[in-house]
Amino acid sequence: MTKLPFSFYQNDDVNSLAVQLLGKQLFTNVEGQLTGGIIVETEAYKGVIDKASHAYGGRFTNRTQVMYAAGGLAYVYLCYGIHHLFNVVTAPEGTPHAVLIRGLEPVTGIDVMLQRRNMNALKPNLTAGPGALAKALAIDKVLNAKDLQGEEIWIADSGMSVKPENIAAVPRVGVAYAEDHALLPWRYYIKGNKFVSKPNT
DNA sequence: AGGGGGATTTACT
DNA sequence: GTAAATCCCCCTC
Repeated sequence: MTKLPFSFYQNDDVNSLAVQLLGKQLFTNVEGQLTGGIIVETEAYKGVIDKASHAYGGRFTNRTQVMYAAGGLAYVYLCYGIHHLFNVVTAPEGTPHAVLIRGLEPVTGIDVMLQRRNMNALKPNLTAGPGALAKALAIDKVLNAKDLQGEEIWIADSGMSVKPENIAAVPRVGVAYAEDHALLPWRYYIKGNKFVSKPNT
């Protein structure tokens, strides 16, 4: 199992990259605990042209500056004051594209993840949903801007390939106002996987 | 310097 | 099904 190389993240086609991330494995090694799993749901954020992106319109702030860096970094931020959301920064330097990781199928350190989530048995909601999986992997803002080829958090290629017919591509929710971008399928997930955050049909 | 909003989750009715 | 929790960031005054 090898970590994805720097070059993988330089693709400026963020939709293509969001698809390629399905089936890859995300790991964290914090507090001496190794945890990780298979990425089963992603969502593409097209930087400057995406109204839902923090970098929409070229906004450049303390928080968003990491999105403008060359791909291969983590972008972690706090939502609703409670939940940490983990994104993969992609595209060459200057292009603030990112991929939100929304669902993970647990593989490594499941007992540790259960503890962090205060759960006793493995259920889909352990890591289904961006806030939930971040908590299970102990991802917080400390990991913001970390190199995804580092020792604390990384993404590896397990060699698993997901067939195109097993990948669902659906429009994002609540973007009906976004003109011709409204119907673009920016949310991707592995069909039938229990760790996808929502049916979202 | 202050206030509104957010890529969500959980619990309760 | 609906509502509350909760804090950091960004825009405006």
